[in-house]
Amino acid sequence: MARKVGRRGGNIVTIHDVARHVGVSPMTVSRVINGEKNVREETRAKVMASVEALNYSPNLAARSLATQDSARIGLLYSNPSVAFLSEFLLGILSESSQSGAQLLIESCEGPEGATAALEKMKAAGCDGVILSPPLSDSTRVAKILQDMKMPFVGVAMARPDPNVSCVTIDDFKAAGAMTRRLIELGHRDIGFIKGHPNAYASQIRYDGFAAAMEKAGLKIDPGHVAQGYFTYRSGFDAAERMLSQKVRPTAIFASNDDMAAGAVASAHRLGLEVPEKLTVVGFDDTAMASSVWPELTTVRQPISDMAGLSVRLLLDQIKGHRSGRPFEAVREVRDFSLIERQSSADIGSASS
Amino acid sequence: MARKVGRRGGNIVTIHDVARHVGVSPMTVSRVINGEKNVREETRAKVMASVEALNYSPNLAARSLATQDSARIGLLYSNPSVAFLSEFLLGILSESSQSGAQLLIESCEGPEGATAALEKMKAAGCDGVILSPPLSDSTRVAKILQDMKMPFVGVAMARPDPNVSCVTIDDFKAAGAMTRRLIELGHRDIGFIKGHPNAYASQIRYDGFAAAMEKAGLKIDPGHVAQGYFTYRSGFDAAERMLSQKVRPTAIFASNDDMAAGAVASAHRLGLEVPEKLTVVGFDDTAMASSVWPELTTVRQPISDMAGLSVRLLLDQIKGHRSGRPFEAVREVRDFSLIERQSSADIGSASS
DNA sequence: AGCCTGTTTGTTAGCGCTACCAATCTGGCA
DNA sequence: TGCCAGATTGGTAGCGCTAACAAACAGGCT
Repeated sequence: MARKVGRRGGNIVTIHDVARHVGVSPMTVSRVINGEKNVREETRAKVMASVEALNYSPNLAARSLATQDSARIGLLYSNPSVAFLSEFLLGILSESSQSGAQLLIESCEGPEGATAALEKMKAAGCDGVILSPPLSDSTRVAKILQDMKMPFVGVAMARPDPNVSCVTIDDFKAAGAMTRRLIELGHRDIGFIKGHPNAYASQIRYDGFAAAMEKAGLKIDPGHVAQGYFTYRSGFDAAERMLSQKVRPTAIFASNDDMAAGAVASAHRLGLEVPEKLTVVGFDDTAMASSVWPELTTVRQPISDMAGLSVRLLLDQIKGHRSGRPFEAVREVRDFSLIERQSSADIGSASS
Repeated sequence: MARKVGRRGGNIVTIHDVARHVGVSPMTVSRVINGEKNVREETRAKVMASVEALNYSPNLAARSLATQDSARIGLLYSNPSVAFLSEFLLGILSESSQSGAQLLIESCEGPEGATAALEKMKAAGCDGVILSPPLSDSTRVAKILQDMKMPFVGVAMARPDPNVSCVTIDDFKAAGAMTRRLIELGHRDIGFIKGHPNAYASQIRYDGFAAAMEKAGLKIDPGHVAQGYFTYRSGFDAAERMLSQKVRPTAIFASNDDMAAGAVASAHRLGLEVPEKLTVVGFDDTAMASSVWPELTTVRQPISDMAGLSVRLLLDQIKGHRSGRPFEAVREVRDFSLIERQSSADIGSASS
């Protein structure tokens, strides 16, 4: 029977076309594109050349069908800063579409609402779950997932848990580095706006700040430390209080960009120019940081990369889970970096 | 030969399991889950029941392999407001993962950078492209795609083009509705911050505003119309100028939320309480609108829905393209809505 | 009843890829 | 030279699903 000319109108290049073009079997081509060893270097090169020439790219549907490792992964998030979510999604998305994983997205209200969302994911046949902060730090959520025997990976986890795989930066070091930078700029009285109390990262970032201050022999004015909730409004309010006191800090370090933006707004309202009269710095380097004015000096967390990596870790873990390989938690620590923009300045130009 | 117990450890429910459970052929089950007609109601019900009972959910990889309509679609965006992008992505993502489409994301700097990005997509084997604003309005980008014979769909297109499929809201009506609402609140002198000149939507929104003003018999003070660029900073600057004049508007209508947020910041800096002394409203209802304080009154565009719909339209178009069906542009217009939050108030409480 | 049309169901084959095993080829060593 | 371990390649089957066709069944007509 004459082979159907493909039910699609097009002329899609398959692995067979490449094989024929090179003069080897499809299997060999498969090995090459999957980077397996035991292929002669010469053959590999020829195949590669043909892949290039024919502009072949593997059909992911067919691959995941064949390998049976197509996975459905769930992404659970709860009211993170939207800018954070956006970056996060980009990373998750691009990685999961590359690896042919199906994605299921659910949001919930804090750790309490997680149970229902996770049940739903389980029912939908999810093979694993990715947790965005602050869920990733919730022992409660972790417990639920462990009871379900559902593989999961936490992103931006601050609470080190030897039984949980995660991708993070070193929040302690990062906060310390930013603090040292502020000190270097001449600031002595530095205010701090803490993050949401249910996020462990909040605590760690404060600790990093406090440690750096102490090491520099500087005292932290208790009136210059405020509780925030990672929201713009909470940063605004915290700064409002802090800046209405008799003695004002010359710099404010907010635990995320949204709060820093709120603090800038508050400073403007009180007639304090940023950075001339007040330095304000944030954390995360989300889009918020570069969309307000002045643009924020902040700690960059490679959120998108971290999210992508978390997908890979999760898929790996799911594979292991299926094959019965004993679970082994992985902790990947990414590098942070300091991004200096216009919201910070040398104390020289400020007056307390 | 004993059938392998599935190469995966698990016990995944397949269409065969359902078929066996009901006592029909897999094909019938397939028909039911795809909502085809010509299945007896009774049979359909039984199948549905089993699908529920076994918690079956189809393997998308297998489906797209079989139907051959697995498509690779590209998403091209260029510096939109990040909040917009985030919502946009959510819609695209959830729809494309549901329909098993592969996604390729590229960004570019304005319409000029689009050529390279599109070439790259073409090389990567994309079957179609989704354009986010303001690219969707670029005749230049449209031309390139048409020359490539690449199907594409524009989202939030303001320029009506009978040859291009798109999903939009009626920007003219939306801007008019918000304007009327402001007038209803007693505002007579309303300032307007225009969007980026390269986005056609900017023009349309202004036209809608102007038309509503004229219809109400109100004059637009030319000094109260400013050019913006959809960025926070541009909104801030525009408001700064507008509010430093002798006669100030009692309300400012910004063409997007980022600029509205900038305007609020500027008002605060000048000591004008929002909304007591000045009403500020935005457009889009992105996350920015509810993350600043006071939260913004704005025009809601169902971005996520629109994005999802655009994926469906594109897949449809790709299918048609493959089967040689002549191209027919589709224009889907979604409903907008007015969201009243804390940044707008009755003129009663304001004084000009 | 016998024929025909339209509806409902089943059968077969194959989408593009890779796991698994069999076949072939290399080179080293006795 | 002959034999064997290891490296390299190929063949076969099947992942879960659905297009296309074939078969079985209903009901309306002469």
